[in-house]
Amino acid sequence: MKISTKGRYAVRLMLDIALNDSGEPVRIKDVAKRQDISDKYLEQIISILNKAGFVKSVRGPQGGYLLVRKPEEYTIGMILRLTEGSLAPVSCLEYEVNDCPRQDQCVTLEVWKRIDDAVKGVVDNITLADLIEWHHQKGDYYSI
Amino acid sequence: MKISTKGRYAVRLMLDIALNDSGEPVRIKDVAKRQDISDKYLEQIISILNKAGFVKSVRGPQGGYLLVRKPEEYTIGMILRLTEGSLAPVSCLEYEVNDCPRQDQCVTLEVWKRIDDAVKGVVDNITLADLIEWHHQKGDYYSI
DNA sequence: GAAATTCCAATCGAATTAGTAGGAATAATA
DNA sequence: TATTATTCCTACTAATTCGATTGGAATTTC
Repeated sequence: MKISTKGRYAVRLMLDIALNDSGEPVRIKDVAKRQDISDKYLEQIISILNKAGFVKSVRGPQGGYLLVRKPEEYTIGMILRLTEGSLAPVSCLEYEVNDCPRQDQCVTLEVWKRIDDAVKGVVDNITLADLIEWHHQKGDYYSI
Repeated sequence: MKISTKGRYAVRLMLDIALNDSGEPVRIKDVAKRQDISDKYLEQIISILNKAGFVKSVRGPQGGYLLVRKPEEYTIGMILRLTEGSLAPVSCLEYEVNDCPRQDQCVTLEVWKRIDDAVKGVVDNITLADLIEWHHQKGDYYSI
């Protein structure tokens, strides 16, 4: 039941870009340094976010990445699902159609559904904007 | 974010033993047949449940396994944690002490905590007795 | 003593994870 | 125009985990 580094890094990556948005593109190299993550690995992750239209890229020197939308328009669920794939705890909940031959008798399915709903309830109700706010609260607390 | 077959099979295994409890020990071979799971694999899983004292074994012919406690005393969380290991979505939530050097600045930790709490809220509040009840409800529905 | 069961340990192929490595394409700037 | 800084793309890889399979030893009943 782990969230992979890919998903976790993607969230930190998006948050870092949001926090360091000065209008100029944010370089992956800088994010990697700040977040202490391999820049080559971050490149692969940002490429997913880029292709999905979550960020836009500027190539060449002074290049980098910018968020396409406002932070409040990205939920954690969107970012995790894009990078991790489905967040469902079992594969029979991943698609519209459940073709499991045991599903009529399957009582445990109800358990997995409830877990799924609980997770969704969390990740689909937290946005990047929330993370930014929490970050500032932490910052204020530590600067007193 | 998947629950492995080991954990899922363990729940089905416990439920199957509970449903087929006639006072006589329940054989793994029969569970395997009913649940359509490899009996050799189930052996490994029941061994974990046995060592943890969730079931007791009777060796030899007419042997098998029996639940030690009443179904309402087993939560799904107990079974999953035993067989899967921790259900926490990130490893820094697994132990009492979080030794992550970034934890003071880590805003995403709050997200993982909320996911963790949400999952716990589900699995720690469903017992084997609930699954038995749901099973009978399903059975009644399909027999009308 | 034969048969049915649990118990135990080793092995294994496939998939996944978490990256590394190397360089091509692009664009700003000197 | 040459240099340099960046994104972009593809391939590879080492380690781990997953989901078993295999083979047999120990125990107990009949």
